Amino acid sequence: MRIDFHPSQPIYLQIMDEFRRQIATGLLKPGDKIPSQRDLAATIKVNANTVQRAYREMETLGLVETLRGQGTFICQGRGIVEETRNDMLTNLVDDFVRAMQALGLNEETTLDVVKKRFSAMQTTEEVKPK
Amino acid sequence: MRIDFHPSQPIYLQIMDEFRRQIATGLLKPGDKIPSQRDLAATIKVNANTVQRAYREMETLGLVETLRGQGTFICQGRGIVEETRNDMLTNLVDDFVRAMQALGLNEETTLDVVKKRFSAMQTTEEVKPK
Amino acid sequence: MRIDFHPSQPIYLQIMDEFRRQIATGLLKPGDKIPSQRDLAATIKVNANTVQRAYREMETLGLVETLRGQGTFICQGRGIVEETRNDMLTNLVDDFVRAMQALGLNEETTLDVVKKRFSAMQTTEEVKPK
Amino acid sequence: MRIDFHPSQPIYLQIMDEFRRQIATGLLKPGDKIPSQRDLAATIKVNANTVQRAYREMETLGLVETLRGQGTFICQGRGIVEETRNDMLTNLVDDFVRAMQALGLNEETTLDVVKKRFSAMQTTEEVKPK
DNA sequence: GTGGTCTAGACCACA
DNA sequence: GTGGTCTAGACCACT
Repeated sequence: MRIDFHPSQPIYLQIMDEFRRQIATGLLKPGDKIPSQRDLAATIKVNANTVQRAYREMETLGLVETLRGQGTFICQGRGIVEETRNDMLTNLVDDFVRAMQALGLNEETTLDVVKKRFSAMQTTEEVKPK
Repeated sequence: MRIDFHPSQPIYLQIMDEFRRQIATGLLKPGDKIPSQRDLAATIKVNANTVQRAYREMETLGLVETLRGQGTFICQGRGIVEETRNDMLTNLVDDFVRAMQALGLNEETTLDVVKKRFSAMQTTEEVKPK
Repeated sequence: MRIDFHPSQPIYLQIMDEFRRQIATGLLKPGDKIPSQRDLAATIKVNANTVQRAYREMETLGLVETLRGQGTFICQGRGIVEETRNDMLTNLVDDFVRAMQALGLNEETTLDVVKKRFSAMQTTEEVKPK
Repeated sequence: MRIDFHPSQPIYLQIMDEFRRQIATGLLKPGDKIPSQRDLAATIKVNANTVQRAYREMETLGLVETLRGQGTFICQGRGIVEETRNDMLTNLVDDFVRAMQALGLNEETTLDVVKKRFSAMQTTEEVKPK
């Protein structure tokens, strides 16, 4: 997990997003144990409290379940994976389409620029400035 | 202008974005006068200092120009419109494509969901979730 | 507000409960501003982070609303007061009745002991040990 | 015995409470043998250490007696049953009445809601929320 | 001055 | 070893 320490987005949200992504893509399955708060804190070089906050919020969201003294686990609820995936997708696409429309782009031109970007980013993979 | 007071995005940035959008789409043209800080603060129910900060930053960016006693105006610089537009576009599309790839979507499926969203949002205009 | 530092119940939950009680009894009304996190922390001699956690959780519960730089306010939703009151009541009475039944008491005897306790506690008001 | 793994109340206390309840209601009588630590741990799917702690604390309280190689037994002391029963009752009723008063309910209304809950719960027995 | 985030470190309860 | 709570204090963003 890579953390951006120039926090346009708070660290604990970045952690949550990373887990949501892994759940959405099937890297993490219901029932899986996720790293202990301390382990994760150590490996991504972040304070343990920051990790705890991320875990706590994921628990209130019903994404994970915490068992005292045993660890934290992805919730068993059947639809978790699809739900998370759809949630993320809908939000992202929604925001994007809204923004494009606000800029006055219609469907056709939007699809165009997306295509161009896709081609452009295949070569330029690991750039990611800022 | 609608302001979201649950600031995932700071208010002064929301204000700036709104002007950038209006510039990019041609609603505001170089030379146009924008509302006085007090007026705007009053109409969108926001602290005058917040508006002032937005205007100040836009001035630093060279987007607007403030003339003592006369008001604030969109700068005359030739490329302002296109530049702003391209800036916004590139950022948006970039972020979007990156996010889609992180979720494991390829170009084809991405274009697909975008198309679907476009259709879906034509009817549901005024949805404005959080 | 009195805080019990022998924490059978965590401090942040005690704080939440106190606010819920004040909302339920009408001492706090929708729209009311509650003390700033720092003020409250100072007056009840507790760390500011502890207060913040209580406020944050109350926000996710929809009890209060936090406006950046302005303060924290009781939510406007109409039913908040009744809802909170009913929530607390139902939980308390529920747990109590269940416990009484588990101990083998029927309705009559339960009502009896409650009556006795009420009489007994009128005189002994502010005792509240541990 | 049903165990709640979302530990508002520690498991070992839940175990103790269950035994206290059974003693108070006469399901367990002085001299009765209670399950071996291993058996209980296995049947309620809990770590053996947790059961051990519960038994240890009950021994400290003088509720049970452990005989090396023979098992654990309810103590013979005369008043054990009544004492335990009264302890639990007083605590429960005390807390309840205090909470009701804190919510602004007087004796009459309190008795009322208790009556209602009793009627309501006769039908809905196996409700076991959180 | 208000809330938001983060760190460092302590101590506890639990399994 | 695991999570839970709390403290002290720092710095930032916003109004």
